Amino acid sequence: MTEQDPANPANVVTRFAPSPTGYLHVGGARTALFNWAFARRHGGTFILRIEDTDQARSTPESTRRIIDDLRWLGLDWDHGPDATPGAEPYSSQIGPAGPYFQSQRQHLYQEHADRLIEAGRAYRCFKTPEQLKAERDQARREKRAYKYDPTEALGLSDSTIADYLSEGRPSVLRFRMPDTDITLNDAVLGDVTIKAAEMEDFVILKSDGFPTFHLANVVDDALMGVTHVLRAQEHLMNTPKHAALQDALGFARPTYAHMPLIFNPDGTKMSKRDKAKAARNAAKDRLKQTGQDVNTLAVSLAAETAVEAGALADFIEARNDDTDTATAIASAFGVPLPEIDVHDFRRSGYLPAVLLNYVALLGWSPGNDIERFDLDFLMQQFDIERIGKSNARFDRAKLLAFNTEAITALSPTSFHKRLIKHDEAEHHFRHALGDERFRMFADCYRERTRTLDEPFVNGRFFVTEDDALTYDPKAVKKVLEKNDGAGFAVLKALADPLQACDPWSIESIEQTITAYATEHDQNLGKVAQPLRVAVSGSTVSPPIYDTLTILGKDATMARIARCLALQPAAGLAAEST
RNA sequence: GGCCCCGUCGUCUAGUCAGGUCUAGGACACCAGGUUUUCAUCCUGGUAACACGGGUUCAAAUCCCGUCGGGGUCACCA
Repeated sequence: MTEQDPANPANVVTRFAPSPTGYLHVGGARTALFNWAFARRHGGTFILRIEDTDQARSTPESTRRIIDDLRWLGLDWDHGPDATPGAEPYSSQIGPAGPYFQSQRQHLYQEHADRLIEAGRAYRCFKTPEQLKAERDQARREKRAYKYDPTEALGLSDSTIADYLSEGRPSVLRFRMPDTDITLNDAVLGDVTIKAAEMEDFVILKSDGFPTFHLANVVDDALMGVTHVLRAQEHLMNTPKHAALQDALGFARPTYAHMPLIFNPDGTKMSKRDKAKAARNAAKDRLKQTGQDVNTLAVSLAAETAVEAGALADFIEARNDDTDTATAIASAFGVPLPEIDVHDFRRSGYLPAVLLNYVALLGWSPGNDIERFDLDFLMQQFDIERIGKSNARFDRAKLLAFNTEAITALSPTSFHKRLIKHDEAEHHFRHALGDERFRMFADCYRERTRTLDEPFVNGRFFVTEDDALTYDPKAVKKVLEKNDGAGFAVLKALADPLQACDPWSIESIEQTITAYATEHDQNLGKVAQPLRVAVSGSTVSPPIYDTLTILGKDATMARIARCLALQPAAGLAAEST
């Protein structure tokens, strides 16, 4: 009866352990979600642990971003950095096994490393990265499989090691792998055996004294009582190392479940690189168009972004793939970047629940043809047994369809609230329109938008200055100029009646327009389209009555007048065709 | 290249563990038609898959072997 009682699994402990080196990736979001769902399903504990042992790449800013994204997604954790808005995550932490930042747990890793040394399972290695690299290159040239050879390091006498250490020679601590095969019992993949000959002694303490991922991960999982580890399949080959470490340290092995990977639609890996690539292409297109050189472009870009010219030039010439630089360039050029991180989807106007729903379907399915579900459902239904084994491609079209459906199902109030939030973060239309008109704006887009962002892109014309509105030439030609300027004629005829509308409301405008249409025996489309082009500059807008109402009488009349001025002289129009 | 994992419609998947109910179901995409003042919705219908080859069996998408294909991993990154 030493087995865990499945009826009383309150001891389930899972964790999400990101390294703070950027935004939260969608793949990370799925990992977090599954670990969260599994813990919740079993009434267990979900931990957020920050793996910031890479001094060079970890930043506090990334930590904040990740926490912010998790909160936006609606995933909460029981132990870890305090998620209360305004709390300082590094100093305010919750839970009995903290701190939850690996950078603050140095002594624990040191202790366990010492234990391994005492047990003869770890040893110092003074080979430099350069030496190691040379050996690997050599092996490659000889078409041999490279494997670290511990003979030299193991042969060092205690006194030699002491001498080297007192000289200040840099060294790492390596773990002595057992010479037996290791069989993993993966909850998704089943038994996987790795031969002893395939595994080498790996570094557990870097020369800067920080632990590697392997040591820190294993020590923390054990000390925090983690029982189940759901992680991406790219970690599969790390698992024998972790198992060996656990065995050597006398830790129980948690249950591992390795999840399939998520790829781009074209099968390439979904990575931050994709954003850099897209931004770089935009910059290169610009260079081609203008014939500028890189530095000139970098200087002019630096003027309108927060990034300095040198960094921009480096980025464009592919010397770095910095995401913030990519974002800056893309927004300067007005080109979209592929959504990769949770934050990207947030900016694109996806609902957090939809993103989670979609991402859960990548590698997991509840069966029974169920596809739409929420966190509550996952909390009750999620299980490891139904995690798939094969990699998935991320299909934005399907995500968009889910989002469209979810937005349409939102109550007007809920949609309005969310639109305000999105506006505040990204657009500031409400400031320009005022509360009442913004409310109408929200109402008329609710049933015709696929994301929270589209209204602002498609409805740009609502906030443009009347005389700054640009007209789509194709729309002008098709709707206004065609048939000897029939569209212009409609506008001209409608100007006075519209001017006479009082009050300026959907009802009065509708009455005016339908009256005109009936009188002239025209269908509504023939009347609405010229108006639409006149006030919006294009053939697309919300229903025309709503559009005019939100715009207001002054703007409507000004735009009609301005549009009429576009009309070529009657004779010219006839000749030009 | 070594080792490891995977392989059902274009994509995500149900079905595989306990072989027959699968002339393989759903969703997204796509195509056709319809509703609609534009757009976005919405409605109806349709195209479309068990990677290939052997074997086991009365019976295989389901079990076994091989081939091919895809992916992961081979760091003082996590």
